[in-house]
Amino acid sequence: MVDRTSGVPAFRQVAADLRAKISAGQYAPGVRLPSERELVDTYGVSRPTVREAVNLLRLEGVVDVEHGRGVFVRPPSNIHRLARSRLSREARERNQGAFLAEAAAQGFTASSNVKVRFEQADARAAGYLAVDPGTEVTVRDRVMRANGLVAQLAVSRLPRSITRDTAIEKVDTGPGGAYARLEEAGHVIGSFVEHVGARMPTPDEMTLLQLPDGVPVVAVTRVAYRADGVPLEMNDIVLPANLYELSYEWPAD
Amino acid sequence: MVDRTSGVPAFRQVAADLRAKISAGQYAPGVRLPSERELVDTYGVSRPTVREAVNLLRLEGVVDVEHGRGVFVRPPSNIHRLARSRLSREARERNQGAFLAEAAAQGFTASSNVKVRFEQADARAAGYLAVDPGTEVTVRDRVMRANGLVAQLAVSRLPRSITRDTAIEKVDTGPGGAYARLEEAGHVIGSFVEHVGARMPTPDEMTLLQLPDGVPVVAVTRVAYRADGVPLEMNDIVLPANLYELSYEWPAD
DNA sequence: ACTTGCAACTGGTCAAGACGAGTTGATGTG
DNA sequence: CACATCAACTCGTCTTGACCAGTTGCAAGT
Repeated sequence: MVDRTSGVPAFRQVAADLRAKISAGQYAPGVRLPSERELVDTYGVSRPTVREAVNLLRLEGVVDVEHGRGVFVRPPSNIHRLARSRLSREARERNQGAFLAEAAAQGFTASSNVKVRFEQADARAAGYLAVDPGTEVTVRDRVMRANGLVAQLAVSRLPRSITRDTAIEKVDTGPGGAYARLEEAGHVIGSFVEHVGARMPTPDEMTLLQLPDGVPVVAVTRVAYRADGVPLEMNDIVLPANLYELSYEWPAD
Repeated sequence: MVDRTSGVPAFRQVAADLRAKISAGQYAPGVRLPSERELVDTYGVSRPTVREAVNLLRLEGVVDVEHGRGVFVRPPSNIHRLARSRLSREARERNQGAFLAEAAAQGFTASSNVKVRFEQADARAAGYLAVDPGTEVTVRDRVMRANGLVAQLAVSRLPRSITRDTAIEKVDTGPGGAYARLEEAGHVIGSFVEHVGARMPTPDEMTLLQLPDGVPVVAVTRVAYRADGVPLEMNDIVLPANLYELSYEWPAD
């Protein structure tokens, strides 16, 4: 039952009660909650109110709602760690690229769809690549799958002046991936910088990544620099936050 | 007007239309959208339907809803970059700690509230600190403010065996912060590891950090290791994702 | 000129009811 | 026994209607 005099909205009281029962283990992960109509009876509120409460929990990522089946406590998901070592030269030379390297290390099958196109750099890309806006850039748009499920999105941009006449402008960049082709062309990579943020997914990303409700994405912008400081590539990577965590290590100099 | 035959729910059509108009600049940042009751007329749907559409945009972080005033297009927020250099020895020796160092660099006034307590390590803490579960740990719970607003939460844990008889168990750790005290006690820091993820905030975090709707938090777990590999400290940091972005740089070895 | 207070706006909450659509299991039929 | 069907559940969507609670500006009073 809800307290009508407390000033706290009824749907929040219902949500708080359910949340408490879930975190107390009264509703275990995977278990079905009482149906909306049952909750209507137990709390003495209308169905829209119950639905609003359930919706809160859904957006918090606490429960999954399945049409025709019921509302289920979401089991905690396994988080994969992506380590910075995925970009060591050693790893780059061994195989086809960062994502496939990681996949092999974690023991799942990976595939990726690549589309290549050419664009004029917008302000943001121009800033990262240290070129004038409007400069032609090669864009590699990748959808990466692990065990068949879409796991990551990545959009990589390089000044076309660097990629011309290299396999980077092809869908298949060959052994070692794009970074290997860069180094063959005399652009030896000196350092990487990654900018890591998080945000809610766009509707497109939600469907592409098959994201459950209430799951943000980790947005990484990686920039590869030549030893002399010239930026070679920027890469916008989007990861589902419920599946991935990034790890960085550095000496305490 | 909405298309009743398309199969797409009315509230999604309304949301999509508003979203399109916002991103097209038809509704500029800071501008008030038509009121819910006006939208009812323009789209020919009921008010709950309009509200559900607006709610979608709110959760996507596209608009801010203010009771009694209206619905406003959320202006893009300035993102602060936190660079890994905030932990260089140089910076550590200059002042009172990582957060205050960053604040000074960016030119805003910072303050922080610290509470110190002692706990028994749970499984997670024990894992990171390489101690047995139940081992006594010193917990430093910090709320950090920038220009008066809560900007970060940080909970730091160290094995008590390391902090005993040091200022780390005091609220004020003195010049250079906790890391300086560690090094004075002979625990020279060898490396840092940061694990970066994202999730939706808990209700507590939402109020503490004054988070708008639809803004995730970046959750960082930083572990400081002694040169011989012994973990000295783990630090759980929570940042609002609409305000911060983390930057990491490393040589391409 | 200033203040008070009252509309008239804004969104916030809730009810009751209707119908659509997916899922499941029991039931009846071959 | 195997299978198709249907009924009874589940959540999804949407409407009409009501009242509460902040905010704001204007008008009446001081």
